[in-house]
Amino acid sequence: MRRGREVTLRDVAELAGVSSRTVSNVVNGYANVTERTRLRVQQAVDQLGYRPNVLARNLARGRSGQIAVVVPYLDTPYFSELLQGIIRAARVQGYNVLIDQTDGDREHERMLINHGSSRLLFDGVIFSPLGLSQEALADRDPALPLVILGERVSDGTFDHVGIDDIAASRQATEHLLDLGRTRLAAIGDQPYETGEAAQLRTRGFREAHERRGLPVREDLVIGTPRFNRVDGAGAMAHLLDRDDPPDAVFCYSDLVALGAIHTLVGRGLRVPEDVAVIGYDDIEDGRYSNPPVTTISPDKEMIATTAVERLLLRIGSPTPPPGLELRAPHRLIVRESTAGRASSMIT
Amino acid sequence: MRRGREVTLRDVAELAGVSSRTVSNVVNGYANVTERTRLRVQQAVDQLGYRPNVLARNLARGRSGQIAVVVPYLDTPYFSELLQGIIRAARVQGYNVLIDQTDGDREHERMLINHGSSRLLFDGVIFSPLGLSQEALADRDPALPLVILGERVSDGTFDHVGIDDIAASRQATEHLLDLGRTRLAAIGDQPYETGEAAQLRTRGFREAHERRGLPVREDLVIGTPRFNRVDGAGAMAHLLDRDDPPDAVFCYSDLVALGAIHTLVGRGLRVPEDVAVIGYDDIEDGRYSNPPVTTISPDKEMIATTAVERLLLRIGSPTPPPGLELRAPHRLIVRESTAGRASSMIT
DNA sequence: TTGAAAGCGCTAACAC
DNA sequence: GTGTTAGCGCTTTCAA
Repeated sequence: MRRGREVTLRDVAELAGVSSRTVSNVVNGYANVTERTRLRVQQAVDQLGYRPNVLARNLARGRSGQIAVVVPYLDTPYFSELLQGIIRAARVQGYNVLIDQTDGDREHERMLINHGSSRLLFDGVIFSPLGLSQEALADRDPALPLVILGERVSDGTFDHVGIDDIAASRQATEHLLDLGRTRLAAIGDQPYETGEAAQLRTRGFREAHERRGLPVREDLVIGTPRFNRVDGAGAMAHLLDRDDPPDAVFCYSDLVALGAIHTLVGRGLRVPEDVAVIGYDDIEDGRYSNPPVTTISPDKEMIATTAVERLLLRIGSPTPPPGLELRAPHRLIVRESTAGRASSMIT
Repeated sequence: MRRGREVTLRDVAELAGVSSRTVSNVVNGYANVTERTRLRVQQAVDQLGYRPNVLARNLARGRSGQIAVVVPYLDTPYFSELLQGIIRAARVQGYNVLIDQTDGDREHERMLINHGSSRLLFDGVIFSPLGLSQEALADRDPALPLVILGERVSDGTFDHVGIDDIAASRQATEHLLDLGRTRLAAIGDQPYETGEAAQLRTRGFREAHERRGLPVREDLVIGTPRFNRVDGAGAMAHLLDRDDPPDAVFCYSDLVALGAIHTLVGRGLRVPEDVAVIGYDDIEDGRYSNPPVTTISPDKEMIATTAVERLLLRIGSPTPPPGLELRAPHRLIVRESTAGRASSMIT
């Protein structure tokens, strides 16, 4: 991609009659430069239309000026909404964002985090792991600045940004209970190693029951491999085939909720009259579905900016700062899927 | 980001007892290297755990190994679905993908395409313009390899990948007409400079009417600023307030259709009995909505791979290849929003 | 087939 | 403050 000959730092230096060192200083706003020379250099820069070569700069600096964001699925609305915020926040700081999708592939996730093949392509990574175990996380390249999104717990070597999933899930469940529902189902449990996110929600679900002194209907806690529409639709169908179907469902994502509602309506049941449905994530889809979905809304903007902020801090630090647990706020947004028509409101 | 000392090409050369040139040849699979030296070098590489420094390589080669993909909105399902395909296709070719979101901002789009500030950050760009005029496109940095997605027409200096929007829209409209509907509305027209995408759809809508010798109900052709749910919901409400509301609606995106359906159901109307609704894009949401949305399905995988393929070809060519018009296939997928329950099928 | 060496364009010690 | 200069790690021309 050499188009013609690019204007280099040296060209500018020559024209301005100074050394390249000085030009570099001016361009980067470094050090002390006399106002007069600064001006002369600036003039030369403008005249020549000089633009620094990012590649060369990065090579010399030993950094790439890019951060990677790794998510399991790009087309999951929750992630794409989050990504927007991250890109914005990073750009403000002069960083570019490389986006990667793992499809939840364990091997791919491990590779990324070991920083192997793409060494120096990014200076740090914001990671939303899916298939990655806590151990794999632990024996990663320790020099790679890392911020984890979602439900992992920090081991002190990275930052973790998320909401309080247990509290949020408890709150969602209590909302259902407050409606007078008695047969609550939960869709989305993942009772295995990599299902920590799901397990926290299940725990909140249980805690809500405990607080009310109510038993959890264990047979109504349904597992799903992913948190998407298909899974939600399937699980709901499964639930409806029981003798004693639920009158309310806590779905571990809005997509799951959308899938569940799809099945309910398809079977001629009314939401929320026959079955109340609550979701999680507050994605845009849920606001315009029929009926609109009651949900737990994490503060995505806050999650995005916090993650970027912490990562850049990590990248900039010669000695790694301690790994923090950072909690973004969330709130319950009540819509028609639990409250019925005309009673939409925000709590 | 200097962590310890990295293994360099020279280290390998030293250990293998050859020059760095030879190591480079082996690593890149270049030129003729004796099987014996190749083996010796490979051994040294493995032993030292050498990994090439991408930054240095790119600087020397004068390219970045990255392509940029620019879309108006990341959280639009159509784009995020497309992006997945692009990322995959690029990775296969050893390219990384930089994603940028313009929010449809004209200035931002122009800046990107002029390649100014980010020179050498990416070697080419796949661009889905929104606010950019044909002229702005024309006076861009001519050296920047470019592939345009969507509805622009190539002026011969870039490639354009898309589906035949007129034909697709005509087909969608004819489907509605075939259902025996007589009062067809269209939601999504954008009768101004940057609304070329929308205008093609409107044209297809008209052509379908013409072919049947039917008049277009001009008052039922509604404009919307964007192609999203809110717009669809609003436009639909507007239509229903007419004296003579439509009995079928052609929506210029699935999101618009989802919004329209939301309004319809909210007003107690049945889809498709009272009003049939057809969308465009075939996003996943439309498959699990209530009712599932009949739609025009562009071959996204094909669009993605074609775009990447053409762009890399452009990047690799010393002399720019002629700008091509590339048409990906599309098909009509009939679901309940037009065909009614139980009559889902694919055409 | 392989080696020596000159860049790629910028940064940053080190010296003045 | 500013200049000199040695890299950053790799590619690649030119010779051998």
